[in-house]
Amino acid sequence: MASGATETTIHDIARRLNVSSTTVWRAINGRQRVSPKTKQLVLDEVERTGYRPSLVAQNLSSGRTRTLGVVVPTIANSVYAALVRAIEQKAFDRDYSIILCNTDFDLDREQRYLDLLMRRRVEGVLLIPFVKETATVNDFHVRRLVQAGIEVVCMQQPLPANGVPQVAPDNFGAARDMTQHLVRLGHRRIAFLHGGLQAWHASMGERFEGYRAALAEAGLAEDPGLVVEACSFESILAGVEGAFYADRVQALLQSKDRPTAVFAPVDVLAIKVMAVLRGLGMRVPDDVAVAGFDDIVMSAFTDPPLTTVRHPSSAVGGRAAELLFERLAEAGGVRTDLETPRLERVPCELVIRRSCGAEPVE
Amino acid sequence: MASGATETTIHDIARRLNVSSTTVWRAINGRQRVSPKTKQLVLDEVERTGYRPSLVAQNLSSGRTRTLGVVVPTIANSVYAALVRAIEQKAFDRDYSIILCNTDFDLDREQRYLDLLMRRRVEGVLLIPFVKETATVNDFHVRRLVQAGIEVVCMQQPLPANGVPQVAPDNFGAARDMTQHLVRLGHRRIAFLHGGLQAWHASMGERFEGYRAALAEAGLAEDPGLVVEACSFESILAGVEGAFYADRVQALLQSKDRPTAVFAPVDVLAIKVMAVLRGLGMRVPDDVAVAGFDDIVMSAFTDPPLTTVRHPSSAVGGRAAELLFERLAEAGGVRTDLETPRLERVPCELVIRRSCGAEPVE
DNA sequence: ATAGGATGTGTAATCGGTTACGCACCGGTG
DNA sequence: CACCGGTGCGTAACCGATTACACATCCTAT
Repeated sequence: MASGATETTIHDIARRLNVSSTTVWRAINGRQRVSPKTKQLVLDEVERTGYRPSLVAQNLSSGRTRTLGVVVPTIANSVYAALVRAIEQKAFDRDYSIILCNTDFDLDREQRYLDLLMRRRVEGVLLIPFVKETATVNDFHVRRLVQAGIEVVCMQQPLPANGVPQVAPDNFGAARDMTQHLVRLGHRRIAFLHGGLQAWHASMGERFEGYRAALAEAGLAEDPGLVVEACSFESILAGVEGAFYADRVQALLQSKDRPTAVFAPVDVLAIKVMAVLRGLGMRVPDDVAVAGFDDIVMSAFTDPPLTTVRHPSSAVGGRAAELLFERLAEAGGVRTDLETPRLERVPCELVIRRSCGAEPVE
Repeated sequence: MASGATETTIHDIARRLNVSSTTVWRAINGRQRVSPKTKQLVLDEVERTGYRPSLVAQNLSSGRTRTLGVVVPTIANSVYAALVRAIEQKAFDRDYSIILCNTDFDLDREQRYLDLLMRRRVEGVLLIPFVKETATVNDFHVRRLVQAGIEVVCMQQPLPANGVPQVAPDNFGAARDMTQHLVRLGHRRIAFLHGGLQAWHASMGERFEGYRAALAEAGLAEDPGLVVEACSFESILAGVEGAFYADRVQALLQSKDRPTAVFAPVDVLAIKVMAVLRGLGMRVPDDVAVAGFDDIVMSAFTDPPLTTVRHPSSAVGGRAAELLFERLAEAGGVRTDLETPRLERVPCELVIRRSCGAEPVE
């Protein structure tokens, strides 16, 4: 027994009124018949004592916890914060609570949290899986969740099909749109900067494919020299400093065949590129246009403000939550878990600012 | 009964092994004697079935939920996000989970969440109370929590003593430091911009007092004309656009007795002031120095970068969590609830950038 | 007058762990 | 040989809400 004033229980009410707790329950929940006077007596006593049914007990006896786990790398990143915010909103509307789990880009932490969420018998988990080199490890834990009857929806990082529905930004479409935008502005030599094109980190690869598709559509040849790994994978994940390959970027920007536009599909990277350009005495967008991806807060305040793709983090979170609730609602029906797992794409919006030149006259 | 595969219970294990569930419990928890062979049998079976004790059931029978409620205006604000992050870290270390509650500057939402947290029997609540005009309403709900034996620690907004420990930034000291910094840089006419000096919103008032104290210490007279309400209260809370009184700020900056420095103790406000100055063709810091408060993300990226006070949000969150756990640990001892409620202050750090001129040579 | 239905309420079991209590058996001591 | 403490384990109750089932009343219809 913990400390503190013990809460009044349904039995306390019953005892004081000389009725059974069942009667009290019926009066409160109004789902079975009680005589009007008894009902009134009970409600008065409830009011008087400020009785509130314990959700802990309800959870146990009903088998439903009305709780969701939300597992993200870190809430300190504004993109993830917006995503969590959207989820919390949907959950609140449906009287669900969310347990916040920051994995801090640590696989061990992620696993411990997933285990905890299982033990807490959450009804669902919204997960931004930490992908690194291989998704096998999370996959194992995700599978355990699913087997335990917990609905899981993955977000953000398209994973190899693991039987779980996923919601992710339309990286391909957005990158293609941005590249097309640059083409429309007259650019013919457009560089693509990345942080490693590992197969297991799909987002970056998808953006790259979008870039390539736009080039192809515009009839432009791909120049391998314009595709540069400009920072380490880690620095993209966490926005960490340090692993930026300034030399390569400088070399690119000073080569005789230098690009007239640089698409760095992560804002932190794009901003660093602008710094390099400033260092080289080159102007943005006059000498080189720069485009980013994510629309982090500072992107609106760089000099010049960064043209970028708005990461639809709210929409991703909101849609993922909806999807989860849909599945929760239809659970009990025939679970067609064998169906092809869905991967929903959320469209992204271009944010045209000044780092790529004048706003195009559409 | 919810859908999904029903989890194995301690009774399942017991039945399969032909022992009592008590024995299984003892083998798992190792807190009472069991014969080595029985213990091994049980542990093997646990391993085999992947049994994990239900925290829902444990919560009910132990009366402890190992859960905290964290109630903040909105996680989308980076200052609050950092605070929540710090809390989550401390909670994770102690095997506690946190339920995230965004009140969205809505008193009704705050109350509904506090009620929910009570019903969920959380052990503690970390709350950034929404203060507006009167704190009476939250006070009522906070009191209910305390009466229910839930530990509450308020953060961020110094409240009139309500018997609950509080952790807040040292607004007074920080504002004094910043003002002194401006004085050291040679400024004699330092304006103070605010968003209303309502008594019920203590932070702003404390910063104002810090400003006044520094002036007094420097032997400078206060000029009421230099103290201007530059935006609405709401716009400060949420960083909302629109309620910025540009005309007043312009008038101040163009008056013949115009200030040489402006202390706008909220970064969003300071940044708007810089925009006004740019509009007037005045340079920062050459014509007018500008200082802010909070060190929001964009403050490092304004032109010039903003000199400001770093809001110690992580420290506030972390300290509040520690305080909560301390109280949780000592609960059961003699609760001296009648003691003077503590209000802890967390020191803030000046972030000297370029909006106030050269870094002072200390 | 009496069967049949609606009505109001209580009893006891259940959800999954936890725990007070007690019992049987062991070896050792007086 | 009787007694005692330690050991290993089971029974049953409990946490607080929920629910299947049953049992009295009372009203109505035949």
